[in-house]
Amino acid sequence: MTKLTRDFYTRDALSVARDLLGKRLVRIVDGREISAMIVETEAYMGIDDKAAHFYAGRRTPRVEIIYGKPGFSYVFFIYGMHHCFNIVTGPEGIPQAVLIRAAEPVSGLERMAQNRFGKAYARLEKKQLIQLTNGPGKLCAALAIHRDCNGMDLCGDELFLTDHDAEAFEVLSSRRIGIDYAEEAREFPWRMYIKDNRYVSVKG
DNA sequence: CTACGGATTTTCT
DNA sequence: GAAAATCCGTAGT
Repeated sequence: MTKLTRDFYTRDALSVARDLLGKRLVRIVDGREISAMIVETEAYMGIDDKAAHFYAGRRTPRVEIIYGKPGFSYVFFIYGMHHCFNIVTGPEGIPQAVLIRAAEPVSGLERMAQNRFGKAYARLEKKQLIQLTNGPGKLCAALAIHRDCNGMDLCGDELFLTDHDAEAFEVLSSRRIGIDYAEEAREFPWRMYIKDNRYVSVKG
């Protein structure tokens, strides 16, 4: 088990999105670990990407972190109630990021069940087991990733990623989700996911 | 199983 | 003032 270092994130978003599959996202809250294996990601590739918050070089306070060093977190609040967790990639000054869309629970299952549904893991319905972390807003809730996680260094100790020996898996790519306003960029196959994994939010 | 609409607040125009 | 990188419950097939 090794923590991913700055070098890992200092590459283009598409490469990082691909290589994040199978890695573990680890969150430490009150000294206790909650973790999940990443199974679905999306790359937001730069100022030419009409789906990106930093399209056309927009540089508002919200997206400022994305222009900084790679390996930091970008957490935004959306639709008045959900958070989405992203990882800043690419060299400093070049805005690129990877959205973490879905993951498979690994540890801290009790805490996840409480964070998502307010009840014990053993009492979850079958459906709810999958719904713990099968979407960007859901996994943020499960791992207690909120506004205060924005701008965190992922090479630190509260929120980070680790590499493990994983079973072999096949990677598929497809169009990104929820960006119908993005004209031609809607169709770019910049969503990466693990084939046949039950926690992937959208198949195909 | 799919389809649809409502929730709710930050962010930028 | 409008839109938003989502989720959930309800209704219909």
